[in-house]
Amino acid sequence: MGASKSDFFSDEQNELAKLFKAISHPARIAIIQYLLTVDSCICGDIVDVLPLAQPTVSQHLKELKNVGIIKGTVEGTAICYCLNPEIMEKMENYFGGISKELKNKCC
Amino acid sequence: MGASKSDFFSDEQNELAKLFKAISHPARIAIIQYLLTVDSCICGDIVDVLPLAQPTVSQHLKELKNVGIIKGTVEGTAICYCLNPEIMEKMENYFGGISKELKNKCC
DNA sequence: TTAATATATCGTAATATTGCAATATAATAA
DNA sequence: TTATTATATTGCAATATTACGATATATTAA
Repeated sequence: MGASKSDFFSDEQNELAKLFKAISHPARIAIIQYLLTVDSCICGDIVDVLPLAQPTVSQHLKELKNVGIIKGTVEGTAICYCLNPEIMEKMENYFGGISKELKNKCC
Repeated sequence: MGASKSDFFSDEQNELAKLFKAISHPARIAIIQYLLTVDSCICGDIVDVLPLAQPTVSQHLKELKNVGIIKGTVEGTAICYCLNPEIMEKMENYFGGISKELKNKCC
């Protein structure tokens, strides 16, 4: 096999899993981090910041774009990428209060 | 290839990526969800709740255990699993404020 | 001890991911 | 037009993940 049996899980469970899968790679964490450090959308130079070849970075950006974590707009020859606050909030909300709730519970 | 070039990324980036990878599967989201709904640590029956065979569930539990998301203690013939609040908090903290910060920024 | 129960590990097949060289595309500049 | 620059896509090899049957281990019960 190798394919996860997503049919048997809820839409919510599959959606969350997809979002977390998108950020389950150090290069993609680094991309998000970089987009956070620069004050606005940034074009180009993401490739220069990462220790990966251009096609690989392009692929990682595509993965992030696919799940909506980043948005890209054409800006001349370059493409301007930035984070999508709504999706980041969705992941943030998943954790909202979980750890606090757990501390009053067990273990 | 297929192996991510983790040497070139920071410990923090690799650590976060590992944590998110651990929850990047619907079955593992479901396991966490189940551990949250029951009021205390629960032994056994996780297998009954999931649409997967016992060895597969055992493997998923192992992944979660490996990164510290769940802890398991032997309780007779069964093993009692529960969530680890500290690790959940670590992931929660990663998102802490990100979406809010982004809304005052761009896009 | 032996049987029953719960969980883990092994082995293996199917599929997915990662990475990059080569190449393609798209936009501007000359 | 042609050249340049920036990004995307293709094709492929290496590796990782997912899933499960078969089997092993470990604990309690009889």
